[in-house]
Amino acid sequence: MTPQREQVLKVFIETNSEHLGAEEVYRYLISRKLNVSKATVYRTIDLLVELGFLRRLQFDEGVFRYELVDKEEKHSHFICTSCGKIYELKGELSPENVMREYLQLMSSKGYIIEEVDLKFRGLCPKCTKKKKK
Amino acid sequence: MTPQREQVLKVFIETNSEHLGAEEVYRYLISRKLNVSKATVYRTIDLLVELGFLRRLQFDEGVFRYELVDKEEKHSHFICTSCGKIYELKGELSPENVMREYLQLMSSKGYIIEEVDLKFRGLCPKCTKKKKK
DNA sequence: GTAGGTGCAAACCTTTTGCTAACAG
DNA sequence: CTGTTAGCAAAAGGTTTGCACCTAC
Repeated sequence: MTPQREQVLKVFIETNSEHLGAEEVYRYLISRKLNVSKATVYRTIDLLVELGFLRRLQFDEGVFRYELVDKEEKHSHFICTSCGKIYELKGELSPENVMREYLQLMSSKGYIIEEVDLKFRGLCPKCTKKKKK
Repeated sequence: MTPQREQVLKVFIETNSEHLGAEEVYRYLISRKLNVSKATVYRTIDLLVELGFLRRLQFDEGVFRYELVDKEEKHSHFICTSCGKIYELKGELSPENVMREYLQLMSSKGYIIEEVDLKFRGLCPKCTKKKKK
């Protein structure tokens, strides 16, 4: 662990793991007068993904985004098509329970599932209310 | 509809909609001595997406892939981490049934779901068998 | 002194854009 | 003649790489 690597990891903690892209992390650090090179940010993020601190995501843009790996809770994402906010669906809204029996069917067919990746797109509660008015 | 546009659409039909990227479509056409420019391929694909003939996908690479829109069946994808093949989960294996009650919960919370995007990653039946040996 | 990490710039790959020429109605 | 489309090459993003330099043990 070097100062630069700590800085990069810190960004995700400070921003509450807001699904930042590498470029955004870089700009965030520069704007705080923390000198890092872009290359280091990219290399560090790759490293953090390999070490299991970060998870790589994609939301149908041309960018890779990253979030802190939350050891306890797997979650799915909901992307609002109106405001663009990305919600994390955890707890009550977690689809994992519902999926359990489905995953059993899959494995009985010979699929071994290592990773489930679920995304919803649509209107979030806030934007739904706005639209109703 | 111009000759070039037909050609592009044909590629997806001929290849059984094998989740090609734009670059691959271009190379496919060139290799068959069908002269198109890259720009036209990209523009045509965008057009076909807008017109609802193609669906844009991403599988956590740096590329956009496309598949023919199958009007009857929505489906999810299974990506084998061993052989790389992308399976389409339809019919019995479709997770849509299982998800129905979940989607109701979501809408009772005020989310309006326009699009469900589900991907699994793991070992497909073939590779599972190989590994067992 | 050796291994690993950094910074810079250049390269890279996929995708988009500007512009001119060709074409169709 | 007018609007649309194609081709080319250049530009634009995001990401990766090569290499020299620096640092820490």
